[in-house]
Amino acid sequence: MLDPRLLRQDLDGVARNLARRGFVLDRERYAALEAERKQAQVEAESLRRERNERSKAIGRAKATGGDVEALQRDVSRLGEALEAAEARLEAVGAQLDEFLSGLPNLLHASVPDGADETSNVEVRRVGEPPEFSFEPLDHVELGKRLEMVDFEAAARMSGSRFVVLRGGVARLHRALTQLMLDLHTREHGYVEHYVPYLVGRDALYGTGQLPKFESDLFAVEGDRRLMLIPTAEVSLTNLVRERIVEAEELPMRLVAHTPCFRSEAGSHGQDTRGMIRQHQFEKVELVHIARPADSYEELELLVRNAEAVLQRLGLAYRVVALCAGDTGFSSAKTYDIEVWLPGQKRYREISSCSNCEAFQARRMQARWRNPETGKPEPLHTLNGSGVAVGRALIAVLENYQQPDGSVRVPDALQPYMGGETVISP
RNA sequence: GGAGAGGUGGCUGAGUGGUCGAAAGCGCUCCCCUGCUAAGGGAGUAAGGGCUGAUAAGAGGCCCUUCGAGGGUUCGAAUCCCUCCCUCUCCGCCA
Repeated sequence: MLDPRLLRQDLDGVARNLARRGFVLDRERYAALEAERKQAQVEAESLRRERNERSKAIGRAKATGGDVEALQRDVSRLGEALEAAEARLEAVGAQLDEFLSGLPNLLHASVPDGADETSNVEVRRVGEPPEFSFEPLDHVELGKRLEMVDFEAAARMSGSRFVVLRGGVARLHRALTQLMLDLHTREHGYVEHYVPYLVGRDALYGTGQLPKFESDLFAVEGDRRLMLIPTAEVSLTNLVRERIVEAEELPMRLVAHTPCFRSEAGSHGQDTRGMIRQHQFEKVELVHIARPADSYEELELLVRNAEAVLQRLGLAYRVVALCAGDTGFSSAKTYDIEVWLPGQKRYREISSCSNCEAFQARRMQARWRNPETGKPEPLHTLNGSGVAVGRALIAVLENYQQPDGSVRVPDALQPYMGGETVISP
């Protein structure tokens, strides 16, 4: 949610900013709604004031034993006018809410121009893609030869975009999450959390998945209007919803490992091979809750902390700054981390780190008490993968494959693999 | 799932139809007193929103809403009625 006051104050500026994303702000519709809101609200409030005053007068008259009947008849008539005004206000308010909640976040000035991923800007490149003396396989082929990655079995029970892992690869998958959690909690100072995987609609509205992206989510059947989280960002960020956080508590740096569920509606045909894009995958998620003045420093730190995972695994990667058109709905600025995949001979996203500034905080009323003003103000929320476990698994399999189809276990993972140094059939 | 109790400000906790947005205490802020420390005295202290607006980016003024959420009764609801959510205790079930 953008600051409604900013829209009233600088509509053109907002429109210009959103235009960078290719988003067209309907200024006339907004102006009309806002004018009507103002009129209806002023009217409703002044009617309420009048009713309050007269009701109090009745109270006073009763206390002194005066006649109240005439007064009461008077106020009754006010009621009808008030009801009408309130109905009008509610109707405009709902339309205005819908309008506002559909607006994406404003972009930070440093976000590069561009309409799609081809305009993203590489910030840095770390590590060298490995050289192979043979033609490297992709993870699907590797997994099949190892007999440890089984898409057919998953499809029989759950359909497409699911996978069954077994044996050494399943263990490797688990080892990766343990390594990531230990790294972030022990060396980066994050507080580990176990969180709900099913959340209410309010939580999803708070982080921006609803109302606009409902079709990307899985809902649970039954009467408990719960939905599966598409990322732990939802559960972690909502920890501060409807709270006023003391300044000393900031920054908060939170980590959780959860499964993530995405319907992937609208991505038919994309990444259908392998486990790049699944309905269910695991992710270690990092969330920072920060003072507004510090949030861009926090974003840099967040990215570095996510990168550390890839460094620990000895994987080549690059960091890109997403351009305007590629930046997500809730984000003011996003860095993606892309890992080198020999099977595809290109870099693929393995982490996305965003500063949402006050966009989510406003939606969920997450505030901090600014010591300078003594007032509660929206705080800034950031999130990033640290990192996607399924994709990290792919990267390890493909980058550490050997000519015989076995996979060497990266040094950093060996303690988590019971000392195993190689995965072979 | 069954029975009972309860959800009030940062916290504890009064308040059962009329100046109650809400006593009191704790906490916090400022001031006074006191040559450290401790103690004492006084004042202030919920949030969200609207209208208006001095100084060039906003003090002040006026007002509305909110006592778990949503409806209802009433001139008027923290207080009465209905529905839902949550918490606690006991029972049942279960990992």
